[in-house]
Amino acid sequence: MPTVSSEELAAAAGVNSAKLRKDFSYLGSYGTRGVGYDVEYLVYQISRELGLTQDWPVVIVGIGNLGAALANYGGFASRGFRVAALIDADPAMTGRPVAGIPVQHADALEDIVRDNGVSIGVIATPAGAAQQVCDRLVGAGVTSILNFAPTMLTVPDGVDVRKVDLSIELQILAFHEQRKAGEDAAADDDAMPVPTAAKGAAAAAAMDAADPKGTDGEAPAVMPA
Amino acid sequence: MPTVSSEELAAAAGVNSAKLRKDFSYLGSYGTRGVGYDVEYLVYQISRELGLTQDWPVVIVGIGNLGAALANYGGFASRGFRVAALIDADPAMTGRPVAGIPVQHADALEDIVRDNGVSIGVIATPAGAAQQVCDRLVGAGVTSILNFAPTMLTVPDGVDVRKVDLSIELQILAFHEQRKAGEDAAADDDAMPVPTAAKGAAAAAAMDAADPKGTDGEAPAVMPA
DNA sequence: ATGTCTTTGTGAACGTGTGCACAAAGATTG
DNA sequence: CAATCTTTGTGCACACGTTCACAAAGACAT
Ligand SMILES: NC(=O)c1ccc[n+]([C@@H]2O[C@H](COP(=O)([O-])OP(=O)(O)OC[C@H]3O[C@@H](n4cnc5c(N)ncnc54)[C@H](O)[C@@H]3O)[C@@H](O)[C@H]2O)c1
Ligand SMILES: NC(=O)c1ccc[n+]([C@@H]2O[C@H](COP(=O)([O-])OP(=O)(O)OC[C@H]3O[C@@H](n4cnc5c(N)ncnc54)[C@H](O)[C@@H]3O)[C@@H](O)[C@H]2O)c1
Repeated sequence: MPTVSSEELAAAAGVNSAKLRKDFSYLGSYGTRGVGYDVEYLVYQISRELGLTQDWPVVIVGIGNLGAALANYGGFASRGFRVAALIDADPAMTGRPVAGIPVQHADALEDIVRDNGVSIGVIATPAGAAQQVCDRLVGAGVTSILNFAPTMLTVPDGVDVRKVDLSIELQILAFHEQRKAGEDAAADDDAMPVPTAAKGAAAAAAMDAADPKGTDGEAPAVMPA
Repeated sequence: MPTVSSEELAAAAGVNSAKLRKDFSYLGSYGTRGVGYDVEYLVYQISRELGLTQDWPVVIVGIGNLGAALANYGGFASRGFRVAALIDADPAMTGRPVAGIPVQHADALEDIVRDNGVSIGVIATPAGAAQQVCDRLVGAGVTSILNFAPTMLTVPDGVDVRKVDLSIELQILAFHEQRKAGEDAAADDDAMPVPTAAKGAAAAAAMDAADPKGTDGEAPAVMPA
């Protein structure tokens, strides 16, 4: 029976072994003391807990550069996600196959979501259309949204939104890069602790909120008189 | 003079106002008591601290579906990132313009990095090529890497890596989705606290590490006898 | 069966990040 | 110029996540 110890897994994942064991303990006691974890059984238990044993139908809305790349991405299928439909507002796109799936028009969004029992939607439209698309998805029954558009989406309680902001990823790298570069000259200026990602994100969000000439027209109105 | 209060910014960003003020205080005392923060000055100070006032040349390696989408993405330029070059190993791609920039062959990687003073590299190649591309980037002087390939990259000290794993984003959504669905039947089973993203990530990473039939051939060898 | 050895599962200590609450600062008004 | 009002900047307490450390559990050898 192939097994792994928490120590081996922790080393491979780059985390503390005690943390890993404690995390696993929330799922139950699936390890054997003195031996480790049965790999196959562990994978199954984690998969089950994460919901990967289920088949999750997903719709992607906005089949432009990014949407098409996502549609072509094989990493989704291998984790239990099935692209149930591709949706775009551009009539020229309708019917055109992307990654073997014909693009459907945005008019049919509600029907598609309902007919396929879709609960997860991916938004890859321009920022200006994102909130509207989001509202329609939620109205049709979607309760989880992965948002690639650079906008804060407003959703009712019970709906989860995750935003993927690639610019922020680069900003975080640039921030550390700047740190490295200025390290020599900073012998007398170490008052500021290294900010966490959370701090950086808060600052970046604040900057976005305060910036009237934001990337798109969806900037929240926070400018006082 | 247009100003914002920490309260307004916190509401817009969805964070606590005290946290936001404390974060800002690390940058210095840029606010005026009784008034708030001068928007323009604040934006400049944050931009400077995050390194956005600098021009960061970036190379994208692997101009497939995702790489092309990234090259076309306007959000980078607006934050001070300039796509200095697109690099691909496919000879058929060489010279072909993507987003107005001609793709260059991977052979020239080192020269491109050095000539442009590139310190940030984006990897959008298949997982199997990622480590090799990473090594070459680092060897040429790159010290920050944004990795889209589903692989753990090994880098020397002093090099930062950020991994963007879109599957994990969907997994986190699916996890919460499952939670919502099972909420009714879980009246007697609330022993497990809601895991944080960190816990989920650790578990997912562990699963990947333990799974011999991983997405790509780059799975670390953690399988004991 | 008994002892030894390995590794889990977890209580407790620790550190870090978050939020409260308020004094100090400065603007504004009379 | 004093009184008042608003909002910052931050000390402090709390909560949360992480790590340490070890007893308990089980496998395996003798
Ligand atoms: N390309 C990237 O690498 C990248 C990276 C990060 C974020 N983004 C963001 O992702 C989004 C998409 O990027 P892109 O490069 O694919 O843009 P794109 O312009 O290539 O594609 C957008 C697509 O959305 C469609 N669309 C517009 N309105 C719609 C609506 N109401 N309903 C359905 N479809 C609609 C358009 O027809 C188009 O096909 C943008 O908001 C962009 O800022 C892109
Ligand atoms: N498409 C997505 O939405 C998506 C999402 C998440 C992650 N990813 C990951 O991003 C990577 C790229 O995805 P994709 O869909 O664009 O794949 P793709 O196959 O379309 O593109 C890969 C490109 O990399 C080039 N390449 C291969 N080896 C190279 C090397 N050694 N040096 C330089 N270039 C090389 C290929 O010629 C090709 O153009 C993959 O690892 C994928 O798993 C993709």
